[in-house]
Amino acid sequence: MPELPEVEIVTRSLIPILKNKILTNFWTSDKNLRSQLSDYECFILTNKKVKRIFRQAKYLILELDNSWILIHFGMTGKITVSKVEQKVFIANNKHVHCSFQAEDNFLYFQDIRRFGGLYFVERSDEKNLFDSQLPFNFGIEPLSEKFNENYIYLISRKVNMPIKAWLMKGIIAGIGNIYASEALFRAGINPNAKTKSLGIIRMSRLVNSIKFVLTEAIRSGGSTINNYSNIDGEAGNYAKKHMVYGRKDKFCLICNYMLDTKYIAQRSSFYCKKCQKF
DNA sequence: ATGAGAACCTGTTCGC
DNA sequence: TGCGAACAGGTTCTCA
Ligand SMILES: [Zn+2]
Repeated sequence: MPELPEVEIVTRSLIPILKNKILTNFWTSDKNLRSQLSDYECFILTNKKVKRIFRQAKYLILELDNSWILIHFGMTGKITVSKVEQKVFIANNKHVHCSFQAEDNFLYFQDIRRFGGLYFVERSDEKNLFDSQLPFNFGIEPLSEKFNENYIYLISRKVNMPIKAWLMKGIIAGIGNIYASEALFRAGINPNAKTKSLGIIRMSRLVNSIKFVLTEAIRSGGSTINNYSNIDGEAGNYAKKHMVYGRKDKFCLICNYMLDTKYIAQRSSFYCKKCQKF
């Protein structure tokens, strides 16, 4: 399930493939995604040049002339770069929902569970993508300098939710269940702890832990749980380094105490009662 | 304003 | 061996 590190890896590897390329031959499936490009949008997009490729939150964003394509991977979204013609690829591969040509390559977006989506955004007047009234809650980038203990402390003073539920609300971009769990373990904070009960010292530890696990995950090629792979089809190695996520009925790698498993905000949570304090 | 819960989706795993 | 239930979770939506 792609979170920030996995989307970042895919984005970086797509830069040399897409930069300054003209897009043509848009194709979309008729299955419902969270969002899909309309025929009109495909028409508008045709023959536009890709000027910039970047990631914001969990979105891969292609910047074109006066417009953007945003791609969200949901849980099982995947991009394949291929020389195989569209008719052949689509006939031979399941769950293909969008494709286009970028000069010497074809791109294919596949998504088994269809939690992903494709969005087309046009520039309106002088507004850019990030100050307009778009239906995207991007949240603060956790690897930016603005994301620090003062910021997160200030905005969380009235939050009664468990800290893990709050981390996954999208206020902090790109954090999902895996990295919320891992960062809380590393920070020594119990995921059930009331958010506003955390003081500036512990918030500081949390901020550093979030930055650490995300950076490490990017360096390790991301986390492959079921089917994440980079655009070359290779699995990530970070799942081997998980301290708590997915380790049901296993023992804490630090203190050897049995890990706890519990649903918090509708999501499975793994943590060590001894190492992670309220 | 805050937060709790449902809904979307399908491949895999588990229990009987 | 087979069948159905449970499970996985990012995001948006509804409702208290
Ligand atoms: Zn422990």
